Amino acid sequence: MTNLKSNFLKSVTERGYMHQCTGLEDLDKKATEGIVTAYIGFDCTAPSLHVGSLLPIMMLRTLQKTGHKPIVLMGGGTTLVGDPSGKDESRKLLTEDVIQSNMDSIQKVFAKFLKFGDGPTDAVMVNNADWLKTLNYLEFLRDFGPHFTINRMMGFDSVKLRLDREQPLTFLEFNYMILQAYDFLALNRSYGCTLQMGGSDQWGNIVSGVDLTRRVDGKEAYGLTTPLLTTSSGAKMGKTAAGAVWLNAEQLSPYDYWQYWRNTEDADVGKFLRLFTELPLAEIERLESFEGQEINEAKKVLANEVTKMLHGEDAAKTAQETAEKTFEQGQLGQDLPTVDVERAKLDDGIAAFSAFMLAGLAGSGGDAKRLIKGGGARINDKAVSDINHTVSAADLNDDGVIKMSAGKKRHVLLRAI
RNA sequence: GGGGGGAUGCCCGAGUGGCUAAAGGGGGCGGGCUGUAAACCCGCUGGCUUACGCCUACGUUGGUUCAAAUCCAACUCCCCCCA
Repeated sequence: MTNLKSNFLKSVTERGYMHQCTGLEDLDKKATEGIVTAYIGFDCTAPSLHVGSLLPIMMLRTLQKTGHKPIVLMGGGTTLVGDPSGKDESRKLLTEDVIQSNMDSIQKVFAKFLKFGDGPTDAVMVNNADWLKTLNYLEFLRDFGPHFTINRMMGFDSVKLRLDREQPLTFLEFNYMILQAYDFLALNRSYGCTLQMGGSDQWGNIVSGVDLTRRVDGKEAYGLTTPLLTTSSGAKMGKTAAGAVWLNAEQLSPYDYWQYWRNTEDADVGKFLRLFTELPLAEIERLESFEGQEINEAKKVLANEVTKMLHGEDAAKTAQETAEKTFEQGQLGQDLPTVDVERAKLDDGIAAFSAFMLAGLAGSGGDAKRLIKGGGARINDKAVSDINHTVSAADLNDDGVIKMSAGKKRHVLLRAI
């Protein structure tokens, strides 16, 4: 590799954010000479981003910390169209109301990672609906249509994947990349934005924007992508017992978030420390050199650092204490998910299988019974083998809760009210 | 516009009249091993029921039949080829 000079690109490569980059040397020079303004676009398809977006967010954070200006682009307009990249079938179209409410809910997360404001390197948040919704179709076609050839577009992975799988790709989706390319041009014009970053699945879209900006305005523009993150055993990142790993606390509690990172595979600890924490590289090397059981200490550091950044120091500490009590000392952790139950119901007694449903540890009666039959159900750490075992007020401990466990990792506290 | 093919459980995919809540795989869940890891091994995997059983399910709607995911008709959506 070339010797990079700019702090930004040095960090990006050292930490493992770099997958592909256009015009690396030029970009490096630019980043050494002055402030680079860069953007990443985020979909508004769900009310919260999930860990998959954490990598791009960390890139923006790195960008800002190394003296440059990040733009967070909310895809209020492009989400109306739907990005076909990496999807083997089209998604249901979302209504504007849903997109708007998703966007409102997503925005909060960014303030935790970036400093927003009016200063030269302060972050800015924009919504592409602001310029996409007012586009005039004929004008747009005349101005930009000539710069895209179907021949080329057919070659992009997002398009090829669909065609190869004989899945329909609608004209609507086909236009997504053109709109995203136009975003880049628009941001270049209004903010002097010269760099678009994103996940590796965005490469085609990003390159299109780079080309468009060069062709139409003759301006230099660059693209940089992050690697697609999978765990060492090949699974996609972002799943836990509780479902997707959301960044919003309403969707996933800080405790579950902490647990997600604590359960990182051994082989990924170093990689994740580099990508998702800001610990010095030397410290990371020390942590990842731990072997056997020791590496669990490194995983705790990882979980603490990552949780701290998103949910704050206190939340991280509480999560760690709860986890240690629960898993290392076999006690109750106060931060375990809690479900309220009416006192009167408890006094009457609740059949074990329905108690597990109440606690949210089983999705149906059959599910609960399977759990009990399979030997994975425990109440106050005692195995339950009888479906009709009764849970009652007598099971409440001194703190007024009953600990329900499904398997080794899923624990819920039933609290009498 | 013409011709051909297809739609099955969370996903992929077998099944072409009863033995089918539906093979197999993936995923998920539980157990074992261990370190709250990976890999590996075992079990479970529609709902309601202690259970006998009942209900819902093979694109939609109707029909044939004692009996349909399987046969027929219409409809919807999709794919491919020709124009």
